Amino acid sequence: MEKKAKETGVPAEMSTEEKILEAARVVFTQKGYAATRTRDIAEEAGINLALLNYYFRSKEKLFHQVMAENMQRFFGIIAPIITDVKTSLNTKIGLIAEAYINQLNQNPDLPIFVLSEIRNNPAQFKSRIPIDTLIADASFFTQLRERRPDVHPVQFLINILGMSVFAFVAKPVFLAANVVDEAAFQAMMEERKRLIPVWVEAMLNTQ
Amino acid sequence: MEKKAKETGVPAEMSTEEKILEAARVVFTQKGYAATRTRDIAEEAGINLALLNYYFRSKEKLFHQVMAENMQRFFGIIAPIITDVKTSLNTKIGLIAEAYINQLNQNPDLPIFVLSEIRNNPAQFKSRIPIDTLIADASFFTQLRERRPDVHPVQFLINILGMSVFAFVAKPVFLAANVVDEAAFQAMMEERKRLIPVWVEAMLNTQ
DNA sequence: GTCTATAACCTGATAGAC
DNA sequence: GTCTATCAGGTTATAGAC
Repeated sequence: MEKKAKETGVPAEMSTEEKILEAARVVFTQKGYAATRTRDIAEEAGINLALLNYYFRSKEKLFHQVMAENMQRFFGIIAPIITDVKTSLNTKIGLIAEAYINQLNQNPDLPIFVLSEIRNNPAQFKSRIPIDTLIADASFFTQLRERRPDVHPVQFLINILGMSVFAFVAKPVFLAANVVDEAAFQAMMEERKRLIPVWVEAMLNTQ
Repeated sequence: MEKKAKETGVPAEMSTEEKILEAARVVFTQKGYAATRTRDIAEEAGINLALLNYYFRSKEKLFHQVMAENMQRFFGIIAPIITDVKTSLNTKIGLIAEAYINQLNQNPDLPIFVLSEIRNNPAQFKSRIPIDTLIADASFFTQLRERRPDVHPVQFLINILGMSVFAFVAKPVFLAANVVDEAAFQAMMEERKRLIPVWVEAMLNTQ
Protein backbone atom coordinates (compact mmCIF):
# COMPACT_ATOMS: atom_id res chain seq x y z
CA MET A 1 0.00 0.00 0.00
CA GLU A 2 2.77 2.41 0.94
CA LYS A 3 4.16 3.51 -2.37
CA LYS A 4 6.64 6.06 -1.12
CA ALA A 5 9.11 3.56 0.39
CA LYS A 6 12.04 3.91 -1.97
CA GLU A 7 11.59 4.41 -5.67
CA THR A 8 15.32 4.01 -6.14
CA GLY A 9 16.71 1.39 -8.47
CA VAL A 10 19.98 0.84 -6.62
CA PRO A 11 20.57 -1.39 -3.56
CA ALA A 12 20.34 0.39 -0.21
CA GLU A 13 23.54 -1.08 1.20
CA MET A 14 25.78 0.75 -1.27
CA SER A 15 27.78 3.80 -0.30
CA THR A 16 26.35 7.08 -1.48
CA GLU A 17 29.10 7.47 -4.04
CA GLU A 18 28.46 4.00 -5.45
CA LYS A 19 24.70 4.60 -5.52
CA ILE A 20 25.20 7.71 -7.62
CA LEU A 21 27.66 6.05 -9.96
CA GLU A 22 25.45 3.02 -10.44
CA ALA A 23 22.43 5.22 -11.12
CA ALA A 24 24.48 7.25 -13.58
CA ARG A 25 25.51 4.06 -15.40
CA VAL A 26 21.90 3.09 -15.85
CA VAL A 27 20.49 6.45 -16.90
CA PHE A 28 23.36 7.73 -19.06
CA THR A 29 23.71 4.41 -20.89
CA GLN A 30 20.01 4.28 -21.58
CA LYS A 31 19.28 7.90 -22.53
CA GLY A 32 22.63 9.40 -23.52
CA TYR A 33 24.24 12.58 -22.20
CA ALA A 34 21.89 15.25 -23.52
CA ALA A 35 18.61 13.55 -22.63
CA THR A 36 19.74 12.79 -19.08
CA ARG A 37 19.03 15.28 -16.32
CA THR A 38 21.08 15.19 -13.14
CA ARG A 39 17.73 15.06 -11.32
CA ASP A 40 16.99 11.73 -13.06
CA ILE A 41 20.23 10.29 -11.72
CA ALA A 42 19.64 11.64 -8.21
CA GLU A 43 16.15 10.16 -8.18
CA GLU A 44 17.33 6.81 -9.51
CA ALA A 45 20.05 6.78 -6.85
CA GLY A 46 17.58 7.75 -4.13
CA ILE A 47 19.69 10.70 -2.99
CA ASN A 48 19.63 14.45 -3.10
CA LEU A 49 20.65 16.37 -6.18
CA ALA A 50 23.33 18.35 -4.32
CA LEU A 51 25.16 15.16 -3.40
CA LEU A 52 25.83 14.43 -7.04
CA ASN A 53 27.87 17.58 -7.37
CA TYR A 54 29.46 17.01 -3.97
CA TYR A 55 30.87 13.65 -5.07
CA PHE A 56 31.44 14.15 -8.79
CA ARG A 57 31.77 17.92 -9.29
CA SER A 58 29.72 18.07 -12.49
CA LYS A 59 27.41 16.19 -14.82
CA GLU A 60 30.16 16.08 -17.40
CA LYS A 61 32.76 14.53 -15.10
CA LEU A 62 30.29 11.87 -14.01
CA PHE A 63 29.46 11.16 -17.63
CA HIS A 64 33.11 10.76 -18.59
CA GLN A 65 33.52 8.15 -15.91
CA VAL A 66 30.51 6.17 -17.15
CA MET A 67 31.65 6.53 -20.75
CA ALA A 68 35.15 5.24 -20.04
CA GLU A 69 33.65 2.21 -18.32
CA ASN A 70 31.29 1.54 -21.22
CA MET A 71 34.06 1.83 -23.80
CA GLN A 72 36.06 -0.67 -21.82
CA ARG A 73 33.05 -2.99 -21.56
CA PHE A 74 32.50 -2.86 -25.29
CA PHE A 75 36.03 -2.95 -26.71
CA GLY A 76 37.71 -4.78 -23.85
CA ILE A 77 35.83 -7.91 -24.86
CA ILE A 78 37.42 -8.35 -28.23
CA ALA A 79 41.05 -7.33 -27.62
CA PRO A 80 42.30 -10.41 -25.72
CA ILE A 81 40.50 -12.76 -28.10
CA ILE A 82 41.84 -11.42 -31.41
CA THR A 83 45.41 -11.07 -30.18
CA ASP A 84 45.70 -14.59 -28.78
CA VAL A 85 48.18 -16.41 -31.05
CA LYS A 86 47.37 -19.84 -29.60
CA THR A 87 43.74 -20.12 -30.71
CA SER A 88 42.48 -21.03 -34.17
CA LEU A 89 40.49 -18.68 -36.37
CA ASN A 90 37.30 -20.63 -35.85
CA THR A 91 37.79 -20.67 -32.09
CA LYS A 92 38.25 -16.89 -32.06
CA ILE A 93 35.03 -16.39 -34.00
CA GLY A 94 33.10 -18.51 -31.53
CA LEU A 95 34.62 -16.67 -28.57
CA ILE A 96 33.84 -13.25 -30.01
CA ALA A 97 30.22 -14.17 -30.66
CA GLU A 98 29.77 -15.77 -27.25
CA ALA A 99 31.44 -12.92 -25.36
CA TYR A 100 29.38 -10.21 -27.08
CA ILE A 101 26.09 -12.06 -26.76
CA ASN A 102 26.71 -12.67 -23.06
CA GLN A 103 27.77 -9.08 -22.44
CA LEU A 104 24.89 -7.54 -24.41
CA ASN A 105 22.32 -9.80 -22.80
CA GLN A 106 23.24 -8.05 -19.57
CA ASN A 107 23.81 -4.59 -21.07
CA PRO A 108 21.52 -4.28 -24.08
CA ASP A 109 21.91 -0.49 -24.25
CA LEU A 110 25.67 -0.65 -24.58
CA PRO A 111 26.03 -0.75 -28.41
CA ILE A 112 23.88 2.26 -29.22
CA PHE A 113 25.50 4.24 -26.40
CA VAL A 114 29.05 3.45 -27.52
CA LEU A 115 28.43 3.88 -31.23
CA SER A 116 26.51 7.15 -30.78
CA GLU A 117 29.20 8.48 -28.49
CA ILE A 118 31.99 7.70 -30.95
CA ARG A 119 30.10 9.26 -33.81
CA ASN A 120 29.51 12.40 -31.74
CA ASN A 121 33.13 12.63 -30.70
CA PRO A 122 35.57 10.48 -32.72
CA ALA A 123 38.64 12.39 -31.50
CA GLN A 124 38.42 11.46 -27.84
CA PHE A 125 37.82 7.85 -28.79
CA LYS A 126 40.87 7.85 -30.99
CA SER A 127 43.09 9.03 -28.17
CA ARG A 128 41.56 6.69 -25.65
CA ILE A 129 42.09 3.30 -27.27
CA PRO A 130 45.07 2.32 -29.45
CA ILE A 131 42.93 0.34 -31.87
CA ASP A 132 45.14 0.80 -34.90
CA THR A 133 48.16 -0.93 -33.35
CA LEU A 134 45.85 -3.49 -31.76
CA ILE A 135 44.53 -4.45 -35.15
CA ALA A 136 47.89 -4.45 -36.86
CA ASP A 137 49.22 -6.87 -34.26
CA ALA A 138 46.18 -9.11 -33.93
CA SER A 139 46.75 -12.68 -35.05
CA PHE A 140 43.06 -12.74 -35.94
CA PHE A 141 43.75 -10.60 -39.00
CA THR A 142 46.78 -12.60 -40.01
CA GLN A 143 44.68 -15.73 -39.88
CA LEU A 144 41.95 -14.12 -41.96
CA ARG A 145 44.45 -12.94 -44.57
CA GLU A 146 45.98 -16.39 -44.85
CA ARG A 147 42.59 -17.97 -45.26
CA ARG A 148 41.11 -15.45 -47.70
CA PRO A 149 43.80 -13.18 -49.18
CA ASP A 150 41.26 -11.96 -51.74
CA VAL A 151 38.91 -10.30 -49.22
CA HIS A 152 39.76 -7.47 -46.81
CA PRO A 153 39.84 -8.97 -43.29
CA VAL A 154 37.68 -6.10 -42.01
CA GLN A 155 34.88 -7.41 -44.20
CA PHE A 156 34.73 -10.52 -42.05
CA LEU A 157 35.10 -8.55 -38.83
CA ILE A 158 32.10 -6.45 -39.86
CA ASN A 159 30.13 -9.63 -40.50
CA ILE A 160 30.99 -11.25 -37.20
CA LEU A 161 30.26 -8.11 -35.19
CA GLY A 162 27.21 -7.41 -37.29
CA MET A 163 25.78 -10.83 -36.58
CA SER A 164 26.61 -10.60 -32.87
CA VAL A 165 25.94 -6.96 -32.04
CA PHE A 166 23.31 -5.86 -34.54
CA ALA A 167 20.79 -8.31 -33.13
CA PHE A 168 20.77 -6.30 -29.90
CA VAL A 169 20.70 -2.95 -31.66
CA ALA A 170 17.63 -4.07 -33.58
CA LYS A 171 16.03 -5.87 -30.64
CA PRO A 172 13.61 -3.02 -29.79
CA VAL A 173 12.38 -3.06 -33.39
CA PHE A 174 11.62 -6.76 -33.35
CA LEU A 175 9.96 -6.55 -29.94
CA ALA A 176 7.85 -3.53 -30.90
CA ALA A 177 6.86 -5.24 -34.14
CA ASN A 178 5.80 -8.39 -32.26
CA VAL A 179 8.07 -10.46 -34.45
CA VAL A 180 9.43 -12.15 -31.34
CA ASP A 181 8.88 -11.78 -27.61
CA GLU A 182 11.57 -11.45 -24.94
CA ALA A 183 11.81 -15.21 -24.35
CA ALA A 184 12.04 -16.06 -28.04
CA PHE A 185 14.72 -13.41 -28.48
CA GLN A 186 16.77 -14.88 -25.64
CA ALA A 187 16.48 -18.34 -27.17
CA MET A 188 17.56 -17.04 -30.55
CA MET A 189 20.60 -15.33 -29.07
CA GLU A 190 21.63 -18.56 -27.35
CA GLU A 191 21.27 -20.37 -30.66
CA ARG A 192 23.41 -17.73 -32.35
CA LYS A 193 26.41 -18.55 -30.17
CA ARG A 194 26.50 -21.92 -31.89
CA LEU A 195 25.40 -20.78 -35.35
CA ILE A 196 27.70 -17.79 -35.94
CA PRO A 197 30.93 -19.85 -36.14
CA VAL A 198 29.19 -22.27 -38.49
CA TRP A 199 27.90 -19.45 -40.66
CA VAL A 200 31.23 -17.63 -40.82
CA GLU A 201 33.04 -20.85 -41.64
CA ALA A 202 30.66 -21.27 -44.57
CA MET A 203 31.41 -17.69 -45.67
CA LEU A 204 35.12 -18.33 -45.55
CA ASN A 205 34.67 -21.31 -47.86
CA THR A 206 32.75 -19.48 -50.58
CA GLN A 207 34.27 -19.07 -54.00
CA MET B 1 38.99 36.02 -47.26
CA GLU B 2 35.51 37.09 -46.20
CA LYS B 3 34.44 34.39 -43.83
CA LYS B 4 31.12 35.84 -42.74
CA ALA B 5 29.33 35.31 -46.06
CA LYS B 6 26.89 32.54 -45.14
CA GLU B 7 27.78 29.74 -42.78
CA THR B 8 24.58 27.97 -43.70
CA GLY B 9 24.64 24.43 -45.03
CA VAL B 10 21.52 24.69 -47.15
CA PRO B 11 21.20 26.09 -50.68
CA ALA B 12 20.19 29.75 -50.89
CA GLU B 13 17.52 29.23 -53.52
CA MET B 14 15.26 27.21 -51.23
CA SER B 15 12.17 28.72 -49.67
CA THR B 16 12.53 29.62 -46.02
CA GLU B 17 10.33 26.72 -44.97
CA GLU B 18 12.39 24.25 -46.98
CA LYS B 19 15.63 25.69 -45.63
CA ILE B 20 14.45 25.12 -42.07
CA LEU B 21 13.21 21.62 -42.81
CA GLU B 22 16.40 20.65 -44.58
CA ALA B 23 18.52 22.03 -41.74
CA ALA B 24 16.34 20.15 -39.25
CA ARG B 25 16.87 16.92 -41.19
CA VAL B 26 20.62 17.32 -40.97
CA VAL B 27 20.91 18.36 -37.33
CA PHE B 28 18.21 16.15 -35.79
CA THR B 29 19.41 13.07 -37.69
CA GLN B 30 22.97 13.67 -36.62
CA LYS B 31 22.51 14.65 -32.98
CA GLY B 32 19.09 13.35 -31.98
CA TYR B 33 16.25 15.26 -30.38
CA ALA B 34 17.67 16.09 -26.96
CA ALA B 35 21.13 17.22 -28.09
CA THR B 36 19.70 19.49 -30.79
CA ARG B 37 18.93 23.11 -29.96
CA THR B 38 16.50 25.03 -32.10
CA ARG B 39 19.24 27.64 -32.37
CA ASP B 40 21.47 25.03 -34.06
CA ILE B 41 18.81 24.43 -36.69
CA ALA B 42 18.25 28.13 -37.26
CA GLU B 43 21.97 28.69 -37.72
CA GLU B 44 22.33 25.74 -40.10
CA ALA B 45 19.37 27.07 -42.08
CA GLY B 46 20.83 30.57 -42.12
CA ILE B 47 17.63 32.07 -40.74
CA ASN B 48 16.37 33.60 -37.54
CA LEU B 49 15.26 31.51 -34.59
CA ALA B 50 11.81 33.08 -34.53
CA LEU B 51 11.10 31.85 -38.06
CA LEU B 52 11.41 28.28 -36.94
CA ASN B 53 8.46 28.71 -34.62
CA TYR B 54 6.63 30.81 -37.18
CA TYR B 55 6.71 27.97 -39.71
CA PHE B 56 6.67 24.86 -37.51
CA ARG B 57 5.09 25.97 -34.22
CA SER B 58 7.48 24.01 -32.00
CA LYS B 59 10.69 22.01 -31.85
CA GLU B 60 8.66 18.86 -31.22
CA LYS B 61 6.41 19.27 -34.28
CA LEU B 62 9.45 19.85 -36.48
CA PHE B 63 11.12 16.80 -35.04
CA HIS B 64 8.09 14.59 -35.66
CA GLN B 65 8.16 15.54 -39.30
CA VAL B 66 11.84 14.67 -39.63
CA MET B 67 11.34 11.43 -37.73
CA ALA B 68 8.46 10.29 -39.91
CA GLU B 69 10.59 10.90 -42.98
CA ASN B 70 13.52 9.00 -41.53
CA MET B 71 11.38 6.03 -40.52
CA GLN B 72 10.05 5.91 -44.04
CA ARG B 73 13.56 6.12 -45.48
CA PHE B 74 14.73 3.26 -43.30
CA PHE B 75 11.80 0.84 -43.36
CA GLY B 76 10.33 1.86 -46.68
CA ILE B 77 13.32 0.27 -48.36
CA ILE B 78 12.66 -3.26 -47.28
CA ALA B 79 8.87 -3.54 -47.45
CA PRO B 80 8.39 -3.76 -51.24
CA ILE B 81 11.31 -6.15 -51.58
CA ILE B 82 10.28 -8.77 -49.01
CA THR B 83 6.63 -8.80 -50.06
CA ASP B 84 7.30 -9.30 -53.77
CA VAL B 85 6.09 -12.83 -54.58
CA LYS B 86 7.70 -12.87 -58.01
CA THR B 87 11.37 -12.67 -56.94
CA SER B 88 13.51 -15.51 -55.67
CA LEU B 89 14.98 -15.61 -52.17
CA ASN B 90 18.47 -14.95 -53.45
CA THR B 91 17.30 -12.01 -55.53
CA LYS B 92 15.57 -10.48 -52.51
CA ILE B 93 18.74 -10.76 -50.46
CA GLY B 94 20.77 -8.99 -53.12
CA LEU B 95 18.16 -6.27 -53.45
CA ILE B 96 17.99 -5.66 -49.70
CA ALA B 97 21.76 -5.38 -49.41
CA GLU B 98 22.06 -3.10 -52.41
CA ALA B 99 19.17 -0.86 -51.39
CA TYR B 100 20.47 -0.37 -47.84
CA ILE B 101 24.06 0.19 -48.89
CA ASN B 102 22.99 2.79 -51.44
CA GLN B 103 20.66 4.53 -48.99
CA LEU B 104 23.16 4.56 -46.12
CA ASN B 105 25.99 5.77 -48.30
CA GLN B 106 23.92 8.92 -48.71
CA ASN B 107 22.50 9.00 -45.16
CA PRO B 108 25.05 7.40 -42.87
CA ASP B 109 23.42 8.77 -39.71
CA LEU B 110 20.08 7.14 -40.44
CA PRO B 111 20.53 3.80 -38.60
CA ILE B 112 21.61 5.17 -35.24
CA PHE B 113 18.91 7.82 -35.40
CA VAL B 114 16.14 5.34 -36.20
CA LEU B 115 17.28 2.66 -33.78
CA SER B 116 17.82 5.11 -30.91
CA GLU B 117 14.47 6.69 -31.55
CA ILE B 118 12.64 3.36 -31.50
CA ARG B 119 14.38 2.32 -28.33
CA ASN B 120 13.44 5.61 -26.67
CA ASN B 121 9.84 5.33 -27.73
CA PRO B 122 8.73 1.88 -28.94
CA ALA B 123 5.02 2.68 -28.57
CA GLN B 124 4.79 5.39 -31.23
CA PHE B 125 6.79 3.23 -33.60
CA LYS B 126 4.42 0.35 -33.06
CA SER B 127 1.41 2.46 -33.99
CA ARG B 128 3.13 4.06 -36.94
CA ILE B 129 4.12 1.05 -39.00
CA PRO B 130 2.19 -2.22 -39.27
CA ILE B 131 5.31 -4.34 -39.22
CA ASP B 132 3.71 -7.43 -37.70
CA THR B 133 1.25 -7.92 -40.55
CA LEU B 134 3.92 -6.93 -43.05
CA ILE B 135 6.14 -9.72 -41.80
CA ALA B 136 3.39 -12.29 -41.56
CA ASP B 137 2.49 -11.67 -45.20
CA ALA B 138 5.98 -11.34 -46.62
CA SER B 139 6.91 -14.01 -49.11
CA PHE B 140 10.49 -13.52 -47.97
CA PHE B 141 9.74 -15.36 -44.73
CA THR B 142 7.83 -18.12 -46.46
CA GLN B 143 10.80 -18.67 -48.73
CA LEU B 144 13.19 -18.75 -45.75
CA ARG B 145 11.00 -21.25 -43.90
CA GLU B 146 10.81 -23.52 -46.93
CA ARG B 147 14.55 -23.39 -47.37
CA ARG B 148 15.53 -23.81 -43.70
CA PRO B 149 12.58 -24.95 -41.58
CA ASP B 150 14.99 -25.69 -38.72
CA VAL B 151 16.09 -22.05 -38.20
CA HIS B 152 13.87 -19.09 -37.29
CA PRO B 153 13.63 -16.85 -40.38
CA VAL B 154 14.36 -13.80 -38.25
CA GLN B 155 17.83 -15.24 -37.63
CA PHE B 156 18.60 -14.77 -41.31
CA LEU B 157 16.95 -11.35 -41.43
CA ILE B 158 19.21 -10.25 -38.57
CA ASN B 159 22.22 -11.51 -40.48
CA ILE B 160 21.33 -9.78 -43.74
CA LEU B 161 20.54 -6.48 -42.03
CA GLY B 162 23.51 -6.88 -39.73
CA MET B 163 25.86 -7.31 -42.67
CA SER B 164 24.28 -4.40 -44.59
CA VAL B 165 23.49 -1.89 -41.87
CA PHE B 166 26.02 -2.57 -39.13
CA ALA B 167 28.90 -1.63 -41.39
CA PHE B 168 27.60 1.95 -41.41
CA VAL B 169 26.85 1.99 -37.70
CA ALA B 170 30.43 0.96 -37.00
CA LYS B 171 31.93 3.15 -39.71
CA PRO B 172 33.01 5.94 -37.32
CA VAL B 173 34.87 3.36 -35.23
CA PHE B 174 36.83 2.01 -38.17
CA LEU B 175 37.60 5.50 -39.43
CA ALA B 176 38.70 6.76 -36.01
CA ALA B 177 40.82 3.66 -35.55
CA ASN B 178 42.50 4.20 -38.93
CA VAL B 179 41.56 0.68 -39.96
CA VAL B 180 40.28 2.06 -43.25
CA ASP B 181 39.92 5.50 -44.78
CA GLU B 182 36.83 6.94 -46.43
CA ALA B 183 37.78 5.70 -49.90
CA ALA B 184 38.58 2.19 -48.74
CA PHE B 185 35.31 2.07 -46.82
CA GLN B 186 33.38 3.08 -49.94
CA ALA B 187 35.12 0.39 -51.95
CA MET B 188 34.35 -2.22 -49.34
CA MET B 189 30.68 -1.28 -49.30
CA GLU B 190 30.52 -1.62 -53.07
CA GLU B 191 32.10 -5.04 -52.78
CA ARG B 192 29.55 -6.02 -50.12
CA LYS B 193 26.65 -5.60 -52.54
CA ARG B 194 28.05 -8.54 -54.46
CA LEU B 195 29.35 -10.55 -51.49
CA ILE B 196 26.35 -10.50 -49.16
CA PRO B 197 24.11 -12.67 -51.39
CA VAL B 198 27.00 -15.10 -51.83
CA TRP B 199 27.66 -15.23 -48.11
CA VAL B 200 23.99 -15.68 -47.18
CA GLU B 201 23.60 -18.40 -49.79
CA ALA B 202 26.50 -20.22 -48.12
CA MET B 203 24.81 -19.81 -44.72
CA LEU B 204 21.59 -21.24 -46.05
CA ASN B 205 23.47 -24.33 -47.22
CA THR B 206 25.15 -25.14 -43.91
CA GLN B 207 24.28 -28.29 -42.09
C1' DG C 1 27.80 14.11 4.58
C1' DT C 2 23.28 15.54 3.65
C1' DC C 3 19.75 18.62 3.04
C1' DT C 4 16.95 23.11 1.37
C1' DA C 5 17.10 27.21 -1.06
C1' DT C 6 18.69 29.75 -4.63
C1' DA C 7 21.92 31.57 -7.92
C1' DA C 8 23.43 31.46 -12.73
C1' DC C 9 22.62 29.88 -16.98
C1' DC C 10 20.42 27.91 -21.02
C1' DT C 11 16.58 26.90 -24.14
C1' DG C 12 12.06 27.05 -26.33
C1' DA C 13 8.77 30.16 -27.49
C1' DT C 14 6.50 34.70 -28.25
C1' DA C 15 5.65 39.87 -28.54
C1' DG C 16 6.03 43.52 -31.28
C1' DA C 17 8.54 46.60 -34.55
C1' DC C 18 9.50 46.77 -39.37
C1' DG D 1 7.63 37.26 -43.64
C1' DT D 2 11.52 38.51 -41.03
C1' DC D 3 13.89 40.49 -37.47
C1' DT D 4 15.36 41.98 -32.32
C1' DA D 5 14.34 41.70 -27.70
C1' DT D 6 12.58 39.32 -24.07
C1' DC D 7 9.79 36.18 -21.25
C1' DA D 8 8.90 31.83 -18.92
C1' DG D 9 10.40 27.60 -17.58
C1' DG D 10 13.71 24.28 -16.68
C1' DT D 11 18.59 22.67 -15.61
C1' DT D 12 23.19 22.64 -13.58
C1' DA D 13 25.70 24.00 -9.88
C1' DT D 14 26.57 26.12 -5.38
C1' DA D 15 25.82 28.52 -0.73
C1' DG D 16 24.84 27.76 3.68
C1' DA D 17 22.21 25.54 7.55
C1' DC D 18 22.27 21.29 10.05
